[in-house]
Amino acid sequence: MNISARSDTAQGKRLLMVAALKLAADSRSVTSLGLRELAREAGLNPNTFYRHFKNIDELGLAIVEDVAGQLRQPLRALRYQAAASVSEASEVAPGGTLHFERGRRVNEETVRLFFNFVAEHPAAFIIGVRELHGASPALRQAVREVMKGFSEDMVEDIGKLALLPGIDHDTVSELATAVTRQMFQMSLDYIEATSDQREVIIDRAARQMFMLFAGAMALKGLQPLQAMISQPKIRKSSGA
Amino acid sequence: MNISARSDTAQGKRLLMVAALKLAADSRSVTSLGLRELAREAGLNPNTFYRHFKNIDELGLAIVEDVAGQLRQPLRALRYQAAASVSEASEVAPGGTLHFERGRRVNEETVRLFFNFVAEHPAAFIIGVRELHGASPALRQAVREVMKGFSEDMVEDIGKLALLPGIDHDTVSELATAVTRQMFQMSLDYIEATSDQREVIIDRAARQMFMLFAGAMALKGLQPLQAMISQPKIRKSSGA
DNA sequence: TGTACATCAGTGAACGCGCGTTCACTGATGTAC
DNA sequence: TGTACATCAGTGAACGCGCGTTCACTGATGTAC
Repeated sequence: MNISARSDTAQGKRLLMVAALKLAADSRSVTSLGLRELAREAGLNPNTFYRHFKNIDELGLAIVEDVAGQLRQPLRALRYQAAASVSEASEVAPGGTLHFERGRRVNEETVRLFFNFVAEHPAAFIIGVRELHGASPALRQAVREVMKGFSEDMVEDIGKLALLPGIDHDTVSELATAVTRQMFQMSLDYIEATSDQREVIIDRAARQMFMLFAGAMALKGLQPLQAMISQPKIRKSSGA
Repeated sequence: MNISARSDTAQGKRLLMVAALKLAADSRSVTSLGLRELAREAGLNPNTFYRHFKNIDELGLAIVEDVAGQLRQPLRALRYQAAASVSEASEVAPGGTLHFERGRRVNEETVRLFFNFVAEHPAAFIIGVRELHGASPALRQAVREVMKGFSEDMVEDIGKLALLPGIDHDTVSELATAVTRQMFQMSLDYIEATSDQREVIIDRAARQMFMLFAGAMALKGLQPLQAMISQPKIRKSSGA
């Protein structure tokens, strides 16, 4: 019953997962990878594959879980980092537009940090987006769950950081789902882009997110945007 | 030089494309389809494939072009249809909120018609979204071009129908790109959904699009949303 | 501490199969004169 | 109108190859007593 007593590393398994990540990110979809192709890339006997996985789908699921585990916390950390850096800097802002300006800057900073993070983990995002609509139903489902998790994290953080005050929970959820999708799509644009283009992408992404949030605020009971800009207190505000 | 004199149909080619569309929509990606698999589905000799295509990528490109050609005009027609149906119905609306209400209803109606259209051409949308981030660079590029075309159509129609008055052209382009992407993503949700879920998806999609548009209007020079709601005339309005 | 046994990642050879691709051929249709 | 020729979609047999999968084996590590 003592599973991990013998070896903590499970080297071959890791090698196969790394090989799959590399090959899939380069061009192929995970499901279309050959078992021998993987073994070759990993420097192992084709047969070794069966010591760790029943089939390619199982490998794919292991990768998705592994990558998701590596991304989830760092992605949350980005938002707190962005909020913190903006809070410090926004002391100079004039009183009336603070709320509005803070939201704008947290948003932009989060987007920027997100894309930096993407550039450091390209393979993870490439595979994620590709398998989200890929050939394997099992992988599709798994990636969907992961993105749902990211989205729920975002909802929680938006609440804690009071980024969308007065917006009801369902709407925030909806926005988070849309933003998560859009950001994942854009992550591929960013990966492929040259550094000049990357600045444009960051800019566009930030503006789009902000438009969406601004639209949500503006449409909240058809209350004019003016309220969001000048009034720190908003009805139905759910605290800090 | 008279290419089409002999036969207008090119039956075998069509059969292969239809077979590929069916197989790819069912589960696989186009690039991973086998040439013999296609021939089997099409009821042809494997060899016949070479009479029409050099390789699977070429087949894929032919399909993308064909499907894009079939979708482009109908998609534009949807918007005009939506605008027309709303114009008739909105005679009852009170004067002040007409502009705002008209936008909301054109938007919702367009979304609804779009999803109806999706349900009638599921394979086209499944393949489009899948290949957009798929394994083949050539196909990716082709699908991207198609979506860019759809997006440009949308920009033109938004102008002609005066759906986003006072918003500058670049911003409209950006919005159209984002909306096109988002709608294509959601088209897959819609295809998979039961008819109960479909109503929810239409609702959400319409709300999201509208939030984005409302946000764009609201942020236009930080002019409060009030202007959009109550004033039919807006500065820099570019006419009917 | 020593010995006998169990577990398990990894190996290497072998299998049968479906694949992409090539070749030579057919038969229908269009073209030249 | 008739005849000879060119074009071209489709056929059927054959090829060599890489694939997934199985089998029997090895050697290292952990466990029982």
